[in-house]
Amino acid sequence: MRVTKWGEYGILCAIHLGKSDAAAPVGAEDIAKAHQIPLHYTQQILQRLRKGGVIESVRGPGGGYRLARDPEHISLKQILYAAEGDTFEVTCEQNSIFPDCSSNNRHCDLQLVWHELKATIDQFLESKALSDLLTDSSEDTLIQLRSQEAQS
Amino acid sequence: MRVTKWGEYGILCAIHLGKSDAAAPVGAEDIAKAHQIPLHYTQQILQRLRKGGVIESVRGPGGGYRLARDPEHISLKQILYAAEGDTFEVTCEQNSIFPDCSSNNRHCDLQLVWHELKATIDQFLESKALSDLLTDSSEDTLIQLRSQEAQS
DNA sequence: CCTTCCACGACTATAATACTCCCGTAGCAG
DNA sequence: CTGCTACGGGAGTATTATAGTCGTGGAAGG
Repeated sequence: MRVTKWGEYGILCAIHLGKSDAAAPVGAEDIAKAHQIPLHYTQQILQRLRKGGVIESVRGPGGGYRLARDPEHISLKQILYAAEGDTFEVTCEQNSIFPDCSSNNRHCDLQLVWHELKATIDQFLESKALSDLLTDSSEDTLIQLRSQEAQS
Repeated sequence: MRVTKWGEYGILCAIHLGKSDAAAPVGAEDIAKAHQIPLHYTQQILQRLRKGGVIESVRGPGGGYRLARDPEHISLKQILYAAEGDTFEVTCEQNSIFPDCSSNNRHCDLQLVWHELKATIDQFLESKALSDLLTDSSEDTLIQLRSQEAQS
């Protein structure tokens, strides 16, 4: 279980735009160079974000991309949906111990858990706004989380 | 972002063992047939679960697998760790907007978010015991979750 | 000693991800 | 109206992880 580059790059691009002057659009090349992402790949990611309504584009000389709205009103979930297509995919639709799960419309135990997990993930991603990522992160929080992981 | 077959099959196998008589070991073939999983593949999954300490094996005729302990004391997290190797992998270790993130030991903003997400996921998976999956699931809960997803 | 069934590793196929290349088109400047 | 800049978008390739296969060996019981 992991986030793909699409999602990761998508958030990086959004952060970059969030840190830039909102008035002046930023070119794809600038973003690509700053984050070491291949230019053409960056453009594809930016397209996805644009189609997802997270950012908007300005064509012609001096053009580029800017955020569609304030960073406070852009959640990580929206970015990941735009970049990856979804946040968490439930794959259990046809594989189940219970034969009746796939054949007719009843649901199996696994589906319930996966949907609960998806809801948990979505809730977290929705609670995080892009603006939360624009300030420098707290070292302490990270160290604390790391030690929790080490224990388990 | 999704759970792989390793994890899914792993949980299915664990559920199967949990529903069986704890005294008599269950053969790999029985589990494979019941869940429509290829036999050899099932054996691999069961190996992982055994090495992860979730189940134990009995060799020879009449042998098979059984849970290593009560279903109440086996969390989904333990099963997924055994079957998949991890629950959520943070991929951001070397990709960051901040050049100093990878070169020296400072952390970038994305790492913090991913670790928070991982902590959220792990917390959920830890709170779910195998025994929770042995009873028939509540339809209402699932339908409720579904409608939440549809809205967002 | 022979059958059963787990142990283990090497191997192949498929699909998703990650990345590249190329051509088109909107907009601005001279 | 011509030419440059920078987005728009699709086709194609490479790499990797997942998913599934095959074959041999070894422990335990009858």
